[in-house]
Amino acid sequence: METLSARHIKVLTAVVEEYIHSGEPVGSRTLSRSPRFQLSPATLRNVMADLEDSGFLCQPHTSAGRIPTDIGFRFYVNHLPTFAAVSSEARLQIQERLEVQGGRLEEVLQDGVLTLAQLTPYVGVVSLPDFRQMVVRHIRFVKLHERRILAVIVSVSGAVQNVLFESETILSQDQLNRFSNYLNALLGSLTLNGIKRKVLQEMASDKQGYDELFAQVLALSRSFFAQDPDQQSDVMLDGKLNLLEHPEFSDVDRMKEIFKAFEEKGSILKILDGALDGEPLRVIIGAESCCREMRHCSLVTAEYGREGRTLGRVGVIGPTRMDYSRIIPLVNYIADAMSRRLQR
Amino acid sequence: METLSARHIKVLTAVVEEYIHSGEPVGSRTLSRSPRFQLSPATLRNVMADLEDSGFLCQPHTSAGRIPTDIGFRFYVNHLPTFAAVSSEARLQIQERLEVQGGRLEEVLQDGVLTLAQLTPYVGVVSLPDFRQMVVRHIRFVKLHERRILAVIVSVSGAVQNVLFESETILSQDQLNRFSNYLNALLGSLTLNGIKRKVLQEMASDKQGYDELFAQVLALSRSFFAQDPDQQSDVMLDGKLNLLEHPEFSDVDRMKEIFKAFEEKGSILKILDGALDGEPLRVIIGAESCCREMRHCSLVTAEYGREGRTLGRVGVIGPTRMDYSRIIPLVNYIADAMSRRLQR
DNA sequence: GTTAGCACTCTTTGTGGTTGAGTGCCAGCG
DNA sequence: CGCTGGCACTCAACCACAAAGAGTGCTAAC
Repeated sequence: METLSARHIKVLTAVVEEYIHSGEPVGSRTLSRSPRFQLSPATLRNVMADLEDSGFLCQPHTSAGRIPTDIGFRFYVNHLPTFAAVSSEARLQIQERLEVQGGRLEEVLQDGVLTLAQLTPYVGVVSLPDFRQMVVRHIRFVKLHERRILAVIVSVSGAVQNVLFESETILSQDQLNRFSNYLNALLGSLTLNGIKRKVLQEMASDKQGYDELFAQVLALSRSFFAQDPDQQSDVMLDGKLNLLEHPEFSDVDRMKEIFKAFEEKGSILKILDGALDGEPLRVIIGAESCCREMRHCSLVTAEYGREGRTLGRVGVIGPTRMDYSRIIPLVNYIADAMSRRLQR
Repeated sequence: METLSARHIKVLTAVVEEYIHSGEPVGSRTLSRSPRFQLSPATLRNVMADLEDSGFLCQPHTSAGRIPTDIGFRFYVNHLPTFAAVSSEARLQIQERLEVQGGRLEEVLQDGVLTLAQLTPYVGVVSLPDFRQMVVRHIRFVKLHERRILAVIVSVSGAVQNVLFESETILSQDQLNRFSNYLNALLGSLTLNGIKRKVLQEMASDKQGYDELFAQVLALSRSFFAQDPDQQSDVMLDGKLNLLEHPEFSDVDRMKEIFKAFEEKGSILKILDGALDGEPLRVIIGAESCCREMRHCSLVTAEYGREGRTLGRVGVIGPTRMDYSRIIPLVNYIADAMSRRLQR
């Protein structure tokens, strides 16, 4: 709304920090005891009343202190004065767990959420990249039975995907091997979708004079891509139990809601990748997620990727009363560590 | 303990059933109102006092009704008079979801727990077979990078497993293809462990006169098996949220415990496969699981398998106050349906 | 062996009073 | 004009106490 005076900002910040710290509604008296204010409770009350009118604070009931609204938290986060540096213990643990050699993509992601779940009292979350968007390093076909074929796709970042499909004709494993070799030779840092596009183009151009092999590879690829994978991207969560420690979730119904959102991961995924418009760091506070079940939660997420290419987002889910000044740098740091490890 | 009179059994059964139904401690008055008894509350009180002395019932506090102990439930289950037939709606849903064609092992298991979670107010659970015990249909090696190799193992039941390992020497994809072919030709309904044993035997016998190929295959296999998969068997759960609906879990601490057990699936797995001595159906009540976190839960599980070979167990986890007479036939039925589907 | 009656126990529910934290508002002060 | 102290008011939380209700064990009588 209207711009806030320096004093209003100072009071709002103090209320938010105190609330993050204590979890209790904060009153004018508590605030005035703090050394950062030389003001009487009465004065602070006036300021707080203003902040309530503007929508930054609210009262659970008439005779209680104030707690920040989502808008209050939003203002606080946007004007965060200082970020806490990532603690040295955290650094150490991240180093041990994340800065090791290699590993498949899934392992890296798993380590990421695990670390977050251990270093914070919140839930670690990461979105798995849509494997159709991943740059393919290898494709290999394995004959299972008759026309039933298993495609094994390995991405440059080390993700392995199995896709079952049926070919139009019966092919021998030897033929499949040759097809695999052919396709792999063709692969020049293309995504699966890129390959699909290329295959479709080639087929559309329909120029004669294909060699036999090429025609067959095209046919097989078509069957493969026809089987449009319902197997879309996914999210991994860890540390759900952490949430149970927070007083705001001792209410069973509230908890139930959130765990419901966790169980059907679709909504989480939508929030995570919702506007993948390249913000490296994003903070979503309470109702901003537009997901009813998550209206009491905040998300802090950062992009991770490989060679400048964004693969997904990693971060934490916690109560809106989250220690943003510590979490934001931490999430950034871990996203970086993951990206660095994926570089290899 | 001492044998129970017919009347004692009848009263115990009535208490258990009433408690399963209402969730409240049941008193002598409630019982005497039931048409199955023509007895006064006082008489029933005497009988119930006996049952408490023998350990089948207990009182939450002095002036409350009785609730069955684990022992009481155990007796009830062992002497279950009648099983409820699987309802026709349930049959229908199982048919739709489970009696479809094919699918990979993982899909069948997923469908199984999903169905259980939907048909019961409890948690569906299934143990994934140890893939080293599964009969292998295919092995294929994919060269990833230098000595880094991906083994893709397909079992007869349709499970696909990827295992990463490093070979001792650098091999080309062509060589790997030949090795794959060689091994697959050798495979006559052997489990992975069986293959391992065979390979080790061959190497031990160390007879000269191998052809080159065979020697190389052996070397590769050894590297493969050396990487002993930490990737042991696992469990799948579905419908955890169902538990939250039961009054016995409205206590946050109790819930926390159970969800902790769910998160680290190891303990569940231990209970499930704990004594895989071929009981087709098993009921584990409360503390019988010997798992602290699960002491307020019961498990009803049945074996599923393929061609007479047990692959794992499927069933439900719920409060000890579980509707055994309905659940036991249902679990049996679903285990059967899964086994039948896996037969293909 | 069964039952009715009775005294007893213990949880649950409700009521009323007290306390304490916090508020809004107002008048006075620098 | 901004700040402060004072005051009346509100409301949740706590406690004590009473009453109700459910259920028991025991005993005496049928």
